Amino acid sequence: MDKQERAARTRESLVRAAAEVFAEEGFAAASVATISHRAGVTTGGFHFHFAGKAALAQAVEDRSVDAVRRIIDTARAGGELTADPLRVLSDSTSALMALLAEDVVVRAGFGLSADVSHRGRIDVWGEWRSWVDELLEAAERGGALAEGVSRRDAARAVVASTVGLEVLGAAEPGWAAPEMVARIWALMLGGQAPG
Amino acid sequence: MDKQERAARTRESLVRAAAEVFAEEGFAAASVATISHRAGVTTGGFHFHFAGKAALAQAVEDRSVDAVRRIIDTARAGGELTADPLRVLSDSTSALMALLAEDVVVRAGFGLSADVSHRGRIDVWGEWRSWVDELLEAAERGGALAEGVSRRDAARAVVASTVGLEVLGAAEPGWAAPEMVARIWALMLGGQAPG
Amino acid sequence: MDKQERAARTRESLVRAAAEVFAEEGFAAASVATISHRAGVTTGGFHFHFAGKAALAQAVEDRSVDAVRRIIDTARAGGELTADPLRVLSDSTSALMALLAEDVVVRAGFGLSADVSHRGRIDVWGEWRSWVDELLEAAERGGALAEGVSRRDAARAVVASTVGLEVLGAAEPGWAAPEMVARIWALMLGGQAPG
Amino acid sequence: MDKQERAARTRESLVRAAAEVFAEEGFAAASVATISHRAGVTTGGFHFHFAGKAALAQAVEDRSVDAVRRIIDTARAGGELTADPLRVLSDSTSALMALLAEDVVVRAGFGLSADVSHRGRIDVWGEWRSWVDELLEAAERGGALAEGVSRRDAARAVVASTVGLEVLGAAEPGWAAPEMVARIWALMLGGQAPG
DNA sequence: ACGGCCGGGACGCCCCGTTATT
DNA sequence: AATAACGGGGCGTCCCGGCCGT
Repeated sequence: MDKQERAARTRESLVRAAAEVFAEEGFAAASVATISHRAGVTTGGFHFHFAGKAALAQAVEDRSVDAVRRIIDTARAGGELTADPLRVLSDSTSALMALLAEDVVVRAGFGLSADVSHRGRIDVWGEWRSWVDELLEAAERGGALAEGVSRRDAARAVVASTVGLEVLGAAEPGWAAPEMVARIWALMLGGQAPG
Repeated sequence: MDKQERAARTRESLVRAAAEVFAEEGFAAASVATISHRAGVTTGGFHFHFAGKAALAQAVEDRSVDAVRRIIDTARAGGELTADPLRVLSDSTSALMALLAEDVVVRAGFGLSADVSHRGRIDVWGEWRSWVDELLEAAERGGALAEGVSRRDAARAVVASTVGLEVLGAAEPGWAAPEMVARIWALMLGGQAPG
Repeated sequence: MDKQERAARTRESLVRAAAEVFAEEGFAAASVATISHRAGVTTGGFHFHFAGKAALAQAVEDRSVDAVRRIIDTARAGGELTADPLRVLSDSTSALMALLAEDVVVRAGFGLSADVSHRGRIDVWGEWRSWVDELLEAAERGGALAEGVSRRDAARAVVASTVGLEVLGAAEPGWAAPEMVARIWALMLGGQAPG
Repeated sequence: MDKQERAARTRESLVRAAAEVFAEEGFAAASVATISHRAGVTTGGFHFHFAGKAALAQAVEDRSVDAVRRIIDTARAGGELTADPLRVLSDSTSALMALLAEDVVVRAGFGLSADVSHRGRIDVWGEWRSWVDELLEAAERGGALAEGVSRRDAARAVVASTVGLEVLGAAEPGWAAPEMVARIWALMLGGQAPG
């Protein structure tokens, strides 16, 4: 029991350290030595837990999709999905942005997903995109979309903006501030987005 | 004289090859061996023309800002800047997207500008952002912005979307298709964007 | 008691697995991870039984010399040693070859003994060589050697051939087939070697 | 011109150093660092000349087959091939043994060819074996073989002995001494082998 | 006693970006 | 501007020791 707990803690610090370094330098430039050192483990110890750098990145991405799914599930449980899909969109986007702001691991996962030097098994942004698609389809069905606004275009606009904010926020925090996102959404979806 | 012409051509193929590899793999993962080989030059030859990998990236970025400035200058020369700033914004965005689609060097320059594994002397996206700011300020002054729309928010939205489209387009071409961009702009700026 | 039996079995599978891997890849290239895995034990478990890789190799070699000594003892017990030493030589060589063909551990032991990447405490081939020397000395005393054949030369020829067959047989089984060996012996010892 | 000469010398010392280390420790245990150091080159320099450790081993083996072919060609040029094949066999074996004794590279090449931790593109021993086969076929046709001696058996005996001597000679020089080989051959081929 | 889990260092190989030399 | 070589890491992985469960 003790053993397992210690191992879990080691894994945890490894993932955390990896997220930090990936977020700061990108996948290719991040070195296993740097990550291991920051986690307080030798590279030998690192390799006991992960098969390699790619596996570590995978773990980071897995955490991110879990977080995204948790946001989605919470939103779905709220029950407003059919009643007011645009509000749900706005809320879950805010939740995502808040998560990106506070959790390095999630931030790194999304960064990895857009990093050309690394192709993961899982598409973190894809997960988010499906959710946005689903919400906007609901909005269209419910007549919540403005005149002449195609749901596909809206979905692309929302996703592209999110991606852009994440990328810009990586270099210059402040881009990804939640209230900024709210105002942008208001702009894009016709002003009915709440604070 | 001959010599100079040949040297210029070598530099040119080096920049082009570098742009391709940077676009495909990112700055850190791109190797000067790969780039040199693709340019038909040895790494020794490469170092005759550029001080190092960073200098090569710099050259790529320089080309990109030149391209952006050319777009801006053309737009300015059109004279519509005060009359219809939003139309100018839409037009120059389209021009940028078209350039991104057809010119690897420009695409790589923007990619580099958002690559955490490389900090350049020049901020390509920053150039673009200033231009958008300027246009939206003009629009605000001319009353072209919808009620309650802050020019800062609009600028951020526009820039973030552009960045997002570029990033997404790197992995999956189609995101950056011109007509798609046009429709997104229409959405964001209140429908008054022309085709 | 139970414990001890289990431990003996573990040791046994470790030695067997080691022999297989040593025979396939040689001492240096064989990894204790591979060996342990093949034996169904973790490397931690391995280290409980053996001090290190060298000790494991030693165990394999020890088994081999035991086998050789068993062959020698059997031959000695036959009583023909003085009567017909060349027949004894032929018989024990056949026995050795048969053992090499059927027992991985013995094969690995001899392989280890000729492996430059490993210097053991025991010289398996040396054991064999002494026996051959002894037999040929007896043959010389008994006048069984052909005219002008020095017993030393004959001994060297026999040992060298045996080594060669073992080495060649490692890559291409068939070299070490018993009947082939018999014919070679017939050639070398003047035709008086029996089938 | 100078450049190429220097490079050739570097390659040469690399091959020589590699041969020494391979002969002493075997392929798997030999480290590129050790080899490079002994050659007075950094590992970076090493990689300029060879793609990797395997390529280096290949170069060593290539030299060895060249040497073997040179021996064969010389023997063929002698013209005694049909007149007295067994004498040719004896002579070329002596030549091979002498070469093994004096040239580390050749010795290493043959060692590599029998090293289970390395599978080369070229079979050095195979080359030798073909030549022995050819000679003994000629001997059989010419009636030079003793009664009841199959050429195949004789060929195997010769090759196996050669291999054995080489292996034994690696650990304990003296096994491969030319005059010893001559006497062994005399034994095996019916006494007609000359000094 | 027996052995699994976790981790520590030390290299090994490869190769990368760069510098002299010609 | 090509050829030749240098150092410095990067990743993987290897061999091994402590500690904890059974």
